[in-house]
Amino acid sequence: MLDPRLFRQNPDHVAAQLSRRGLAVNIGELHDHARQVQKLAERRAQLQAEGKRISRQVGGVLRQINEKGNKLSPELGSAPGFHVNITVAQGQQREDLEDLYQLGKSLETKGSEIKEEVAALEAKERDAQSKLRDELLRLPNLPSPHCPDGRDEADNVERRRWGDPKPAAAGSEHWQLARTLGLFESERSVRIAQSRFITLMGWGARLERALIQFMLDLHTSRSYVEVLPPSLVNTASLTGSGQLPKFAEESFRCADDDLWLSPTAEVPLTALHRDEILPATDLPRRYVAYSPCFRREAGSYGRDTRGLIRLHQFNKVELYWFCHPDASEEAHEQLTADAEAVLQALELPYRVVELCTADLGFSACRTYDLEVWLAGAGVYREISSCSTCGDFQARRSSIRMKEGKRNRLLHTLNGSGLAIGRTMAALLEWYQQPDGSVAVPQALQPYMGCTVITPPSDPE
RNA sequence: GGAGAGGUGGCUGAGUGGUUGAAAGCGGCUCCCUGCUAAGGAGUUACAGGAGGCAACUUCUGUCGAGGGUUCGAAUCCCUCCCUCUCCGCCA
Repeated sequence: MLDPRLFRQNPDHVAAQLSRRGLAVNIGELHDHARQVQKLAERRAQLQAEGKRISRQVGGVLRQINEKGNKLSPELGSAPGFHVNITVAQGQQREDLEDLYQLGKSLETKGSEIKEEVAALEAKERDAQSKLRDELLRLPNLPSPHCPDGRDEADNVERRRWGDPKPAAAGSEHWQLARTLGLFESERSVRIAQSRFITLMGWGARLERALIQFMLDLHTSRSYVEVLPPSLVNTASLTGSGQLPKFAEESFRCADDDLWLSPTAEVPLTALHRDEILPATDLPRRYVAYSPCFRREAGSYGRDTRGLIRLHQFNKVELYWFCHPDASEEAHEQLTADAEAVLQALELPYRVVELCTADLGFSACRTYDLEVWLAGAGVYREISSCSTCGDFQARRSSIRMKEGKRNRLLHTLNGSGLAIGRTMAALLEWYQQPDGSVAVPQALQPYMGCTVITPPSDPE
């Protein structure tokens, strides 16, 4: 979420930055709404202060009446409210008591009036506040000043390459290799669930597990804390990281509960510290989480229908940082390097592409995509997306840090480290051999317990 | 799922309608003392948010698990919910 203050104080800046993303918003309206909320809150607080003063005065008057009444007639002194029997008093004393009684009564009346007024203002304020929030929750993050401007993905900028991409000699794509090697069941998975689900078998299942464990081990050895979060998350969690309210059609929802299948570990990891204030000395907090990810992939009919590239359910190892706002730029570079380390360890060629403003995800202000070389298909394919979200998710989720006496929103960053299925695809295509087998890269051999994946001796 | 107990400040723990944002103790911080010395003394110390100021800060609001209600006024009374603990049931 963007800072409501920005809309009050510098609406033109917001409009200009959003237009870099190719977004035209009615900034004047938002500016007015933000100011209105502010004004209502101010007036409400003033009135509340007056109400508070008055009820204290009532207390004071009551005490006086009780003291005086008590002197005249001890058994009346502790009478509740103003119902003192002032007839026991005479002359001046009686007048004094009558005056006090009237004063108390009028204060009570005034208090009631203020109470009603406050209630009315509160209702207005709540209404305006939630409207503003609804509007703000649908606006994407502002792009970083470093983010290259662009109109579409063609304007993304290649930053660097690692390794030497070359077409595979045998030239099979991963789904072809998987078929000969018996790594997964395509048709039978439709029977179990539907299309875009996969059932890994034999060495395929083993390889998936090996990759997950290899990546977790690599990252934890680089001082990430391992997390295994819930796969079902509530609406607040999805809103906090930016998937809701705008992208509801992208996630699977449980019909009878306020729960959704998590589309990425980024969601539960953001929610891990929701409504918390972390000591600045604790930052950065770096987490690595394995999780299955569930996505509806609405609007991608017909694309990547074969193999492991685009599935409703896939596995991913995710890197996540909570960091000091002044340190997030370096953190972004480090996080990206940590994701790259996986590809380097597996000796898979890749390139780093920086997304332009038009291609930036909703919550991100700057993103590096890692694209791994698919030797069989002969293309680079996104395998990781490393983003810094600035304070965008932190504001949505209310995650702050305490530095000295001040509380500040911290920054969050996330990146795949890596998507398991796509890693397997790249690995199969890169390490395929003319005889149809696939060599296991050295780093993975301890996890696989073999050096080469060969077709089953007795294929079905 | 059933029964019971409980949720108060960094911690322990008082507090059943009126300057109570909250006693006391512990802890923290500041200063003093340094022949009462594995100490002693004085003072200070909740949190969050808004507005204003370059800032030290000022000011307002909210907060005693959460949300409603009663009242001029609620930690305190009423309702709903959540969480924790114990026991029973069920279960991987």
